[in-house]
Amino acid sequence: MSHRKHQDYTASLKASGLQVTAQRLAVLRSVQTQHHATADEICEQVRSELGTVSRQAVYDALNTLSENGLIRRIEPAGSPSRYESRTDNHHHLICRQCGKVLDVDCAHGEAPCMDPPDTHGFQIQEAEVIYWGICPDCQSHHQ
Amino acid sequence: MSHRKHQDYTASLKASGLQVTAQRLAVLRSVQTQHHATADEICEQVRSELGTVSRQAVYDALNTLSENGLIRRIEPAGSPSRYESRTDNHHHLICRQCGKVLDVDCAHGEAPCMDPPDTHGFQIQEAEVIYWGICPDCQSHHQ
DNA sequence: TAAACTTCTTGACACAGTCCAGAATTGAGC
DNA sequence: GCTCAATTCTGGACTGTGTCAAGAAGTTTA
Repeated sequence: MSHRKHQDYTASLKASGLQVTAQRLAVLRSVQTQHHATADEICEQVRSELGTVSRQAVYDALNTLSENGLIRRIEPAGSPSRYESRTDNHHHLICRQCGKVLDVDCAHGEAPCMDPPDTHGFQIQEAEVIYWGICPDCQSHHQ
Repeated sequence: MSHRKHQDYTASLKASGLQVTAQRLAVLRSVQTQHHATADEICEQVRSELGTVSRQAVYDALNTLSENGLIRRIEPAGSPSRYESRTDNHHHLICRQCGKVLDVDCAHGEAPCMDPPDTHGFQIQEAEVIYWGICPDCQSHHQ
C-alpha cells in the first residue's frame, strides 16, 4: 500500500521529466496526507521522516512540483501559501477565524465560472473562488 | 471640486466615528486616484502631497479605513496587498504576466456567487473571485 | 483650556520566501 | 557496474511586506 503509493509518485515524477529524490517523494506524501498544509508544516513532517532536510529543499520541491502540476498552491489572504494534492478544478471554503480550509467542487460543473461578464480582452486561464466565512466549530465555540 | 471631495471624505470618516487627519484624507484621495495601488505606491503619493509621512501612519490608515469599509483590501497571490475605493460586490481580473488588476462586476448580479454546492456548515460571508489570465498588452508584446 | 483619548513617529522586529555558491546526488551512456 | 554531465541539496545571508512598542504630538469633549 505504501509501496504502491511510492511507485505512483515515482511514476508521476518521471512522467514530468523530474528526478526522483527522497525529498520530493516525502514532500508529495506529506502534501497528500496533510490537506492544505503550509510549507512549514510540510517541512516538519518531511524532517520527521527523513531526519535532516533543508528548508530550501522543501521550497524547491514545492515550487517544482507546483510548476509541473503534481500539486497545487493556494495563497489565501492573511495566510502563508498552502499546498494540496487535488489538482482538478475546485474551489475553497476558508474560516476567517481559525483559518481552516475545505475543498468545494466548482459551483457550476466544468469551468463556466471562467466566464466573467466582461473579459476586457484578457485571455482567461483560471477562475479562483474563495468562500470566506465562519466554520461550524468557530460558530459554537466563541460567538 | 477637489474641495467637494475633501468634504465627502471628511464626512465619511466622521460617519464611521474616525478622526479626520491629513494623513487619512491623503490616503483616501490616493486610493481613489491610483486604482489597486500597493501600500508602497500609496505611501509615495501621500508623501508627495504632505511631505514627510511615516510608513507606519500609512499602514495604520489603510488598516483602519479597510476595517471601517471606506476602502477595500485585496491580496492577490504573489503580490503585496492592494487597495481600492470601490467597496461594492465585484470581482477582479488579474494579468499573470504584468500583474495588472481590473474590476469586473459580479457575474450573477447581486451575490448569488455566495452559493457553493456544499457549505459544510459554514456561515458564508463573502465570495472572492479572481479571474487569472493574460492582458491584451502582454498578449501582443511578448507572446 | 484641560483632561482623556486617539493618532503619529521612529526604530526594532517577525515572517515567508528567495538568492547564492559550493557540495552531494542522480540518471544516461558506455 | 562506472563515469560524467546535469540536477538537486545544503547552509547562510538577504529581501520585501508588514507588525509591535513606547513616547511625542494631535484631537475631541466638556
